[in-house]
Amino acid sequence: MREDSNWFSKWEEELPSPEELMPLSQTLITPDLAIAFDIPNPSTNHSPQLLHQTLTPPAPPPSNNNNSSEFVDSAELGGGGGSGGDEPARTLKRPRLVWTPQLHKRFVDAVAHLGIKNAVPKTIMQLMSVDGLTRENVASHLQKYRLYLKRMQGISSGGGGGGGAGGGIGSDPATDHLFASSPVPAHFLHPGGGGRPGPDHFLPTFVPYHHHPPPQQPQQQQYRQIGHIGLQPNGHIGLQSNGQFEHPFMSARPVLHRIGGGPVGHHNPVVPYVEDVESGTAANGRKVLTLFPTGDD
DNA sequence: TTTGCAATAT
DNA sequence: CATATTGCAA
Repeated sequence: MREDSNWFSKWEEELPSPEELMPLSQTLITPDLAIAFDIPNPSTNHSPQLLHQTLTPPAPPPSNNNNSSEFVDSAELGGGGGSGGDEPARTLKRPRLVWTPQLHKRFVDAVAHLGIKNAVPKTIMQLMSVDGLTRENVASHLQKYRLYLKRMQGISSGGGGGGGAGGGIGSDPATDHLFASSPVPAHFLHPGGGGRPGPDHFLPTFVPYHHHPPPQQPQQQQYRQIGHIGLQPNGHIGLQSNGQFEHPFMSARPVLHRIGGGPVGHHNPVVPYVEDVESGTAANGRKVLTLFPTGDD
């Protein structure tokens, strides 16, 4: 009498296989956070199954001991009155997230699997399993993404992405670039659609390793952090997916986009076009956190 | 509470 | 310019 059992069965069938989700678990680490880790002891403890780490939100000013003088960022942020100069309260500013095509791909994938209906920032964020990603990050991007879709729906009825959108109508030089690189799965068109709420693709909640009924527990977020963070002496943050991918080259390399930095005596000679350089450094000296997935696609 | 979106700031 | 942030409305 209930279609519940119906869609339920299908749900499992349509469920993205672990492999499908595997690539969907990336670990984005915020630089401060990574540094804060100070490289955990890769000794005892090697549970490839569930690695639980109590999130460590506060990122204390790391002793940036890198070659040459790196900006010393420490006390700042308006002062606030000098009340007790304690640690950087929770007003730490995160680096700007650089949405790389791959990261965006993940974003689109998540949205595609969630369905426009359930594609809300929180869910997307959880489904992406990208450590460091915040709801605001996704929300902000989601906003832009929606605008992009809207723009395309209005002009191109189906063309849209198609991959190389390079000259399609509706591709505003401002919005495409990133979005146009992503093969919009289906027509993320209006949900209403045919008059009956038909779940596009379901995926009530994140999908753990074991297929289980929707643990609709109001449990707060707590599933994240899967992977190993390694800090390279180079100042680069190497991130190893706890999964099966382990390529020294494919380590996610998040770069910080430091804002409010201080004395930035930076001088970046404009990077030519390499895949491995202090990318992102704008002429201003802003650092960015770039995500690099484990070579997907 | 979260979400969506315009405006705004950097 | 790309994001982040904010303010306000469901």
